[in-house]
Amino acid sequence: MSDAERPRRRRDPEATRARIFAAATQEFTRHGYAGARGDRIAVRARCSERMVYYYFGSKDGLYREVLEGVYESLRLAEQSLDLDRLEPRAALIEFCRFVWRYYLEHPEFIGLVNSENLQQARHLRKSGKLDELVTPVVGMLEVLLARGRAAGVFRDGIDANELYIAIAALGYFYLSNTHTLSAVLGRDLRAPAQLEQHWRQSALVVERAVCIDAA
Amino acid sequence: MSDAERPRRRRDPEATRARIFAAATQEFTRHGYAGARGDRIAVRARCSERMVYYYFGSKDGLYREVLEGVYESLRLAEQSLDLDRLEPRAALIEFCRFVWRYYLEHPEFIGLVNSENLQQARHLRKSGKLDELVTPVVGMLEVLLARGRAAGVFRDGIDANELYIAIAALGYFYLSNTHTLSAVLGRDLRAPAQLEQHWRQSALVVERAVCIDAA
Amino acid sequence: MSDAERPRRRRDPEATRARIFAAATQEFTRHGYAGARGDRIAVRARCSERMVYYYFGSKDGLYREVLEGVYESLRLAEQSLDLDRLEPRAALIEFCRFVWRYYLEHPEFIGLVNSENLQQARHLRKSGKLDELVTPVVGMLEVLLARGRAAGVFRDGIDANELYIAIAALGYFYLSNTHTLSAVLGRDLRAPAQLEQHWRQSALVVERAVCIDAA
Amino acid sequence: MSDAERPRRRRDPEATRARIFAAATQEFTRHGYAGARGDRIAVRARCSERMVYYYFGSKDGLYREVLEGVYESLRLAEQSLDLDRLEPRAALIEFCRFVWRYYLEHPEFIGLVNSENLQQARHLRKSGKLDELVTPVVGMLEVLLARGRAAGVFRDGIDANELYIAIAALGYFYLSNTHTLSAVLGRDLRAPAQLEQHWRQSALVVERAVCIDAA
DNA sequence: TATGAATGAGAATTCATTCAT
DNA sequence: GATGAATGAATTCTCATTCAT
Repeated sequence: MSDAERPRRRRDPEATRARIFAAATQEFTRHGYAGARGDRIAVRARCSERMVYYYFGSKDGLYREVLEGVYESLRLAEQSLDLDRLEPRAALIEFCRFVWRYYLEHPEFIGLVNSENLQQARHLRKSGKLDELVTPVVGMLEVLLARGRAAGVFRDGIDANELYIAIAALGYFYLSNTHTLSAVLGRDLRAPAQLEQHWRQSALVVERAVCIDAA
Repeated sequence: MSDAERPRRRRDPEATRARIFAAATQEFTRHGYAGARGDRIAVRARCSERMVYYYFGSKDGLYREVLEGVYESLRLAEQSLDLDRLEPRAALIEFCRFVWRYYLEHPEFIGLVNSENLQQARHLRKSGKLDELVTPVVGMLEVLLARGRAAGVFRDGIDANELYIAIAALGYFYLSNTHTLSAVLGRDLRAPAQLEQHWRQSALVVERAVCIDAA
Repeated sequence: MSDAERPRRRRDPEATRARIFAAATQEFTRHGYAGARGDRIAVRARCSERMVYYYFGSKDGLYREVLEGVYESLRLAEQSLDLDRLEPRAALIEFCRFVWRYYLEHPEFIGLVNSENLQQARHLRKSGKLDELVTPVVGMLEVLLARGRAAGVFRDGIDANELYIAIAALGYFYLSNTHTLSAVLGRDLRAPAQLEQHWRQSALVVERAVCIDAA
Repeated sequence: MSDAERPRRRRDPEATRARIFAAATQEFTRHGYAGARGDRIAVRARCSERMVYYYFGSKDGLYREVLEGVYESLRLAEQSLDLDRLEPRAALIEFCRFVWRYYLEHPEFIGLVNSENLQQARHLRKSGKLDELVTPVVGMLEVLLARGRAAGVFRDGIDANELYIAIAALGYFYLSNTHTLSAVLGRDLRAPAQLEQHWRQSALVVERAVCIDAA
């Protein structure tokens, strides 16, 4: 039964908690840690500000849970990736598409990671779940690179970490900096045509970086 | 005589203003707009908090000036770029190096642009100087791309905007997200060797994307 | 049980709000809008300054409520006036007495209206309750004037608005300007004998203005 | 030579002082003592805020001078009144007209007196010039009343102080409370027709109060 | 489970005023 | 005579959080 279908019970702690969590995610995404306001979260969660503290203890605690949440979601999504069923080049493109799509569809990830970096990853480092958050994709990429190399399609000497960073960078930077870039470049980077173009170009850049004979 | 050496006069408005400006740049870089504190700025500028308002009117006004400042500095640096004296491939690499170095040496640029994007470029859009900030480098890249194409070194169909975004992305993302990436990847991305490696890899990615026969 | 006798409960929001309201009324009466101080209000209301904002949002909001309050109180008092049961001349005098007494016993009305006029009725005009505040007494006076005319006691051609203004003026001016008048005239206008004399003279002035054969 | 004709000298202390004085008068009129702002005075006087202190020492000092100024001006105007040349009834009307006109043409008097009463005449009482400010008009009215009584035109038992207060009240209240009255009565009391009507009615009220056979 | 009341510490900003030239 | 620089003490208002029920 989806959230929408479930009859709204008068007292439904789980639902309240979830609403607060969702509201907080939005709030932290849009305003960062310091700019986030408890009252706005409460309003959006249709509850009293008091409840926020009841369920999450403190702004810090709430932020940490939200932050861990977005990383967990990413990891979950990453785990569902199955690159092995595709031949190397296709798998590489598939991976790029996955990253791009994920960022595009999860502005809360971008917002929170931005906020976190503004604070030198203060909260992330304090998180007890740090080790659970270490991304599995680098491992996947290593396997993929080996496969591609063996098949004679991928170049030698490509570092999985670096490749991951490059792929992430091309998508993340574009989406995270849309606002300033749009202002500075004088065009609307969120226009569908622009998004499409960027995705294509990025994929091409990665392909050329990795594959021996790319278009 | 440098700022530090100059005997501190009691009344030196320019110096006071400059100290406040510098302190504010640091503060906004580290904490973003919402997280920045007026008293910290005053302490670092060795003046009373009151002076901040005397010279800049408001937190908003100060932030805007600082923001405009970092864009102006970037533009100034960009204008000193002279790609025409180099042959295309070298010029391309030179451009990459410039971007990378600039970001590396100007954490305040990264911090402020991050902060600004967290707020949907709220302040940037309000800035009267927006048009002065439009970057000249896309134009430079266009010229360079034409040159390279004519010389048979660069591929066809490379968009200058996209190329600029790609180059910026590879540097900016790495540096802006060092903190979270270090945590998630489990290595210290600020280590000199890592920085060096990333710079090399990025340059290679760009070269392969642009040049017909890249290593 | 009166307010003073009631055991002071720790949590009694209505009482807290009422104390703040009363304290604010006093403060605005004595110092006007600009001169009023939040901390003094808090002290007098025996609560923290914070509570003022908790209940009224802002100095402006508090002032507006207080202002609306004094007009509401006046209107309430006015509505309890029953001039119809008296013959015209007596009713006229009764009305004069009512106005005089009201002003005399409600320095907060005088103070706030003064403050408001100093600010060109800035707040009053912004009040959403403006139409509720339109005074009913002009209507009462119209009825009374018609009755008196019909009875052959009152003169023709007396405008109810003007009559109201005259009656109000004679009382308001005296009380609102006691301080400067006392200084300028060199006598204490608040002395009971002076108050009594003024009331008598004012009533006489009004009677002579309205009645065909006045003493 | 008028202010406008006089060539604006670079250094003209008298002129500067006068500009500040005029600006302050306006500022205190519109905002009262507490609401007045030094910077606004400086802007209007086309000088630096510093000059205000140079010439007048403090906000208090400036206010006191301005306050004394408006009383002095009134006294000066009052002294130019010559009621003796007119027959009693005409002189009475002339006096009423004078008061009404003065208030109408000198909003700064009304504003400052209002402000002063809001503060319980704090500054007026401190003024060393208080005795110089005692109004001469009560004396004039006494003479006039005697004349009128002797001529059989005026009633017996009219107190000069009370008469003065009544005349002042009818004009002052109307003008000082225009803003709130306009709001509460739902008409624009500053409209020329309204002003004219009020002046006529007021004069009539006074005439009826004083003269044995009034219209 | 839920909530309204209450709060202290601190944030931004303002204001009258003085310092140094 | 004139001025820009500087300031301390308020003043309004906000924020995260706890109390009492």
